[in-house]
Amino acid sequence: MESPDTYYASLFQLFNSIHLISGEFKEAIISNSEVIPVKKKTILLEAGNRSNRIYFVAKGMARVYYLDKEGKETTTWILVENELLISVFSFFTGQPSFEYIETLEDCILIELQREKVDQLYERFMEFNFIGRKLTEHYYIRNEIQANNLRMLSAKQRYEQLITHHPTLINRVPLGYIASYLGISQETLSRIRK
Amino acid sequence: MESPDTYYASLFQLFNSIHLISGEFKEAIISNSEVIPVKKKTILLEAGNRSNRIYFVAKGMARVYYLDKEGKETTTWILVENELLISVFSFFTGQPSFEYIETLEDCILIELQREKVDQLYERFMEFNFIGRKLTEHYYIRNEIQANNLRMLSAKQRYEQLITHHPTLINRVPLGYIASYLGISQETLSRIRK
DNA sequence: CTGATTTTTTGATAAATGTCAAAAATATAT
DNA sequence: ATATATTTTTGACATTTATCAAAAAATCAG
Repeated sequence: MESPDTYYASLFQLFNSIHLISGEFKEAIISNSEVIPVKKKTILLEAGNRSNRIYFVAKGMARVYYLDKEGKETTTWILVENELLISVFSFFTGQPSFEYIETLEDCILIELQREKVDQLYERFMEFNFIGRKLTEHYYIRNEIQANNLRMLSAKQRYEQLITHHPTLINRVPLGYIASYLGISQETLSRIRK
Repeated sequence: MESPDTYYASLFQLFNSIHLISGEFKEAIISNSEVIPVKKKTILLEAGNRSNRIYFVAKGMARVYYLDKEGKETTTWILVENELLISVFSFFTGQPSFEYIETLEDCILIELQREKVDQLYERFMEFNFIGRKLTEHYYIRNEIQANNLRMLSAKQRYEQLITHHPTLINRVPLGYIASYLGISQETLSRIRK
């Protein structure tokens, strides 16, 4: 494991690509967050609990999923390096989560508590801009996903995924990808030929 | 058509339910927006154009849709009274829209230009809070939609819709609802029995 | 390296949904 | 009110996708 600085550098690069950030802001981020290594298959959030943490994936990969009535898992997000990891519903509303968050690989995460995030929003105007843009970014991504589910066949959805996120296929168990695409694992397996 | 005050009252009520707003802010909204009556089936945004307007639906109903390669329409949003009408992708990114916005009934809309919205964000802190919350609200809604598309059968999705938006069914042509739910019109027609 | 576990593939079949074409019902404009 | 246009339903059939069970392949821990 490298120095925490390396991981913060990635986070700051993301922020910086949206809006120039000051040294003071960087300091504040560092002193209000934690770099945590997390083993593969760790559950970071259980359904039923309130999520008051947002994570930046500095290294590794994680997913968000939930269980339907029959107890079958549906994966709704798969996040890799330099992406934000969050249970959108619970973090935004403060209500108990219906989702789980689980690491898929050994990860290095930067963890921010909501309380601290809110303080940073108050102290640094530029952070509101960044926060808004990031929310919009993930919103758009989600909308594209919904549109694909509506409009594309299982095969086309898979093709979309391999063109836009080619690395995922070799890193993520097929069953997770299948449910993310809204298809059964068997069908996905057949599509791949 | 009633006095514009009536329509602004609805908008302010929405804002107020999120964060208390000042008289000064109300004045600023009024002087930076327009109340416009729009006839049914008016195209408010064409694919290819940049969208720099956001609408509040004070009366009536509208939809957002786009055309796939074969020219078939897919409706992605249906908005009614007291909801915001926007081409999320184009408005957020400033890029040309792939979507159309079209009224489904005679409407009264409150129109805000992006430029003015941004000015209001700068002048009124509380508006940032409201803007963020609204973005989060629609984000969550969109995520639920994506989850339903992944996890529920056509029939279940229809049932979800009638429990959560019972009024839509009698106001919207079935074909639009069908594509919103990601099913063919014929299948939806059969489900209804 | 090897046995145990997990993941992926395959086969057979059923169920869900789509497509095309046309008829029926409904809404709309004059 | 009537003709016209639009929307919804129906039928027959094709296609896609799900499901269940089991085999094959890959991965992991000791």
